[in-house]
Amino acid sequence: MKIVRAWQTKNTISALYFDDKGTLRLKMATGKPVAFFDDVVPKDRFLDQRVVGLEKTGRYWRATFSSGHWDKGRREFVDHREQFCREMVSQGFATYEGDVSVLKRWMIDNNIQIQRPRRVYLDIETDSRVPFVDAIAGHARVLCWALVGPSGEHVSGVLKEDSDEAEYQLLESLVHHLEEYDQIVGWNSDMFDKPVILARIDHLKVPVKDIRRWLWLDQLQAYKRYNISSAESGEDKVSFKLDHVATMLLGEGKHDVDASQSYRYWQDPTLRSTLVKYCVQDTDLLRRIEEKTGYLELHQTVCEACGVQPDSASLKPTVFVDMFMLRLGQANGIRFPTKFYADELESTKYTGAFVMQPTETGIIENVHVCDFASLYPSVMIAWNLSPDAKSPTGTCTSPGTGLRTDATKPGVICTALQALLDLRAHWNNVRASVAPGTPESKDAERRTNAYKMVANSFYGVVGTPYSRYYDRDVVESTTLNGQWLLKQTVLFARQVMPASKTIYGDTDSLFVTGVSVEEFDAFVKRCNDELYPRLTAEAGCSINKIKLAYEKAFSRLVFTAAKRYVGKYLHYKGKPARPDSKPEIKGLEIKRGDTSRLARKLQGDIIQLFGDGHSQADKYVELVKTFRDHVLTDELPLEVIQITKGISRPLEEYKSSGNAPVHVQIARSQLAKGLQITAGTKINYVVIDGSCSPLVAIDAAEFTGEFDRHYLWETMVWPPNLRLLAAMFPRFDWNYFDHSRPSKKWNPSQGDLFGPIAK
DNA sequence: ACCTTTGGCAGTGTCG
DNA sequence: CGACACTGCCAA
Repeated sequence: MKIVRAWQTKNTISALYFDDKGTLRLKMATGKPVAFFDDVVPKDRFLDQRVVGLEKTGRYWRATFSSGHWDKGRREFVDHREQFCREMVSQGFATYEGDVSVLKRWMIDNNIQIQRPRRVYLDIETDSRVPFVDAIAGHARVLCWALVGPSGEHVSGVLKEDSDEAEYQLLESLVHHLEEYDQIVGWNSDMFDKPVILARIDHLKVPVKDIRRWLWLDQLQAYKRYNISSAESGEDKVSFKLDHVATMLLGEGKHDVDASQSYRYWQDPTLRSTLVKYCVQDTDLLRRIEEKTGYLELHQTVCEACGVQPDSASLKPTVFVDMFMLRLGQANGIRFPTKFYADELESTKYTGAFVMQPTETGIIENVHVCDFASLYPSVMIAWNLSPDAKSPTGTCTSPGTGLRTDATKPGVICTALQALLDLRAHWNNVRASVAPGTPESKDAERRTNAYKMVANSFYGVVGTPYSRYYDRDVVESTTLNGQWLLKQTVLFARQVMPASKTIYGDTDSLFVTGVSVEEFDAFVKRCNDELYPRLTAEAGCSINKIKLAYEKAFSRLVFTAAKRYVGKYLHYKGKPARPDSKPEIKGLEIKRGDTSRLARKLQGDIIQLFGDGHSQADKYVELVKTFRDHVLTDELPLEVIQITKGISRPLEEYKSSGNAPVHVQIARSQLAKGLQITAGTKINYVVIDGSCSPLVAIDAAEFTGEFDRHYLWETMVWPPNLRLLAAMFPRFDWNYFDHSRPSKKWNPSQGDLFGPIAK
């Protein structure tokens, strides 16, 4: 059976699905809380009022429970299944899947698959006189709404007058139109549109058949998840406001009626239609962002692959991985440990990857780069790293930790990974067999990406104590075996290519100089044909999935530090670089959202010169001179001088000792003004005086034109670019540009642009 | 519903 | 002044 939406009310499941003729139908089912126990547990252990059913399935008891009861004394609801499971654990019995909801259980047991929902994009405008925090609590009237369908078809509604009756009608009409759809997509809708609409519908008692029938998917959250891997510049990360993202992606921003003006627009009879028009146009941006990125479709594919409903919750790796695993377990008669929510978990840091410090400075020529294909999934499969495969008598040994695993039977995690990689290969074949550019090809490619994404998420899920698959031995063996493989590859390179030099490596990659393309290619082949088969065989692995690839070579490469470099391609996967191909940039300020745009601009210009092949310092000196004058004398707009930093947690959780960081202080004052501040909110500020401590900064919204140019140059713009230039031209003295602030220490006559070579 | 990981760089502020 | 904690963001 397939469903498009299902939800649970106590022990009742409601499921909407499209039948063979495409008609939407509702199916009801009932279920009970279930937990599994080992079959060695004596049957009389289940002679308990809370246990209402018991049967043996495979190696497990499957027990069903009554829901619970209200404890008057403690004034709390007692969940019978949880209570019973906790008692069993304290008596030394293992429990399995005792936290899985009735709905989830129903979907797993009946192998319920996911249908494609009818998607609609939504945006609303609310009374701007009400502060944000009060609006999401339901204290602001909805002024208008807009819905846009996948092809751009749209419908909207506007408040007729400032009264409950009018708003009731407005929302009634919204609900009526929403009935045609199953999935509501909005920008920041989890934090705004959804709570506002639900609260207003509740407040005004607008009739809805079942308010839970819709999937809510926050496109902002989806964008954040999926954009991490494809963001190109810092500019992509300074803001996740719809206006900014739309401008980045579509070259066109919001038609924004400034949110603080919406009520005025609504009130003015000549402007009311403008408010609605803009609301529709903004909603259409959501549709166009999806057209451009395909992130929602990718998410849909991930959800179909794992069997989770395509809403915001399923964006989380723990959620979709858990469902994939539970379904796999159901198919193979395997149950997983119960994971009850715990407020406190023991701190459980483990060792991660190996990162090598770059050994060379200056512009390095002809650097070959190899990397492991899907290193962590490959390591987990090769060493059979799975909680159920751990065995002191196992013949497979992880060199990183000494952990022994049973190599004779694949563990569940490895079975899952293998299944995902097989599916990926399958869709890759499909993609190769159909015409490029067709919908079939794009669909196949999306499935390829989705399965890779899910496979790559496993490592993280095994590494978090919040997951039922958490296993410190398994996760640390994964990282340390990865370290070991990388180091063994360095040794092998030294042996096979004596003239070579490994100058850098990070987690799964090695950067090598001193050899030709042909020599390096041969080296990679020998790693795959000789080294890894031998190493894995010696470790007792029964299968070898370790594979190295010659990814690319740089004609010129510069490091400023570990994880920070810029390089110009010689070739990429064997294809020669075009003369105009963009340099690859990692970690530098230009890639960061928390630097001033001026700093990124200068870095971009320097990288441009580098990409154009300039190898003489004087060309760069000219650039810096001009730019320094620009920063110190020209009129500069707010956008290029402000600094953006994100709020990472609730404001009260910041350490109270001493002064809070400026962006936290500004966030606190914004909160006091009624603005919404949550984890992820970006704060823009301008430094007014950076010469004192603590430095003086103001909210960018209160910018008057005053700012500290010297701070801007000496701290924000020059140091990152100095690092880059000093890395490129280590023998050149760049100190001339260090200071700008008038001081008696600084004497221009002593500065010599082409002066003595720095040590 | 209730959280993917560690490693590394860099700026700010405090403390001695 | 240098060491150190705190913070954010990026590489993998």
